[in-house]
Amino acid sequence: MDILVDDLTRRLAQRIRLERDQRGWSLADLAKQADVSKATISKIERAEVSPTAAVLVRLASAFDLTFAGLMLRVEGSNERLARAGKQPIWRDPETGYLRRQVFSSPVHPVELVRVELPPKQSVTLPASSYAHIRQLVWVLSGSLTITEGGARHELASGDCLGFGPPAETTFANETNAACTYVVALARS
Amino acid sequence: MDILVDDLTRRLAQRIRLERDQRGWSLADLAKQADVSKATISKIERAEVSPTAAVLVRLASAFDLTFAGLMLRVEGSNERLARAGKQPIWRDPETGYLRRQVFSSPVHPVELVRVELPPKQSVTLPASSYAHIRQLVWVLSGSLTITEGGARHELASGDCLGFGPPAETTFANETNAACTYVVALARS
DNA sequence: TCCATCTGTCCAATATAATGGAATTTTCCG
DNA sequence: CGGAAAATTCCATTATATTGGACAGATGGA
Repeated sequence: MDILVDDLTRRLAQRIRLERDQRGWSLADLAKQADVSKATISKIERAEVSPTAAVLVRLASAFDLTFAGLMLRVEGSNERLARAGKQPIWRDPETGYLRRQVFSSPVHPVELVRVELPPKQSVTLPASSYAHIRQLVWVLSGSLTITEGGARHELASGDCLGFGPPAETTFANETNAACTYVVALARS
Repeated sequence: MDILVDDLTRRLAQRIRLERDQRGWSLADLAKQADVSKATISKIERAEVSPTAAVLVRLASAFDLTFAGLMLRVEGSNERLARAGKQPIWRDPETGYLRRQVFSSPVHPVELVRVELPPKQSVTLPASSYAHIRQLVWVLSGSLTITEGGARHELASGDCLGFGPPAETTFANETNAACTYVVALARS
């Protein structure tokens, strides 16, 4: 049994179903939005196939998400208690950007992420990553510059910013010390 | 021509090739690491196929990435800013319980609160406090015992618990050191 | 220069994904 | 409770992904 693939297939099934239900869409509704057949979506939601990237990007687009945004939601957990030692960590080798998925669950609307951004580094996320979510960013240490759409914000340690409607957003650490911040978001 | 899919296929091709080259791997090397055939990887890198999720998760794993992490590389946020110095703080004189309202806004559904619970102290909130909200609790330091309805949870530093339906909840610090935790909540 | 090895692409076969429409199940309303 | 409508699943077919091994070209060392 290939646990890596089976786990992914199951999580994808749950997430596609959850996103569809949250929008009050039928299979036919989503099929039309995504230009993918009802039968395919039904098989995906019942974990009967491993869909191609072409199908997934269309589904993500229908949900107003990027492919990466969809997969970030897929890779959360159903458990209510997320132990520190089991929280997924991802590091970008190029920038040193370190991201800890503190809590994410398809059955809970709140999500928490802890990020460490090294000196002089930045990350940019497209507006589509923010569709149907509302987000806060709280700086634990260091300084963070957030450019959201046209608005620029300088956040010092302890400051917290609430985001508005979806817009392309850049997080930049323009100082010589690492910046640590928390992202709290709610899915609508 | 489906631009969304074509663009994704081309970006995937470039990224898989780049990640492989950066590691100095041949097609055979990556095929072995990922348990995917050389021919498949060759076709992916030449944008000749749209790979399945099963294949992509194996490739991501071979590169020591999550699927979402891989896709992030393939692809590229009212007073809305709450300054640390202006965040309301409330201390209970009897228990020493210290609560900082990091972020709260009528026009933003997410709320963040930082709590410091002294040793051997506890707070109990009725179920009605949780109506129409969904909440997470993330322990920054110390240990926290949460009794939610009939369920009891022991949280160590770094652990995070997602709450279920409204129930009377007790937060208790049964240790001899202060406990600091963050509450993230979303209003529905 | 030649040969062995490595690397990437091609090929035919197999496995699986995706589909349109039919069939079945579920839901809702009178 | 029954029937209509909506939603989901099934089916047979087509399209495409994946594969092991063959093949062609590149590379490096004797």
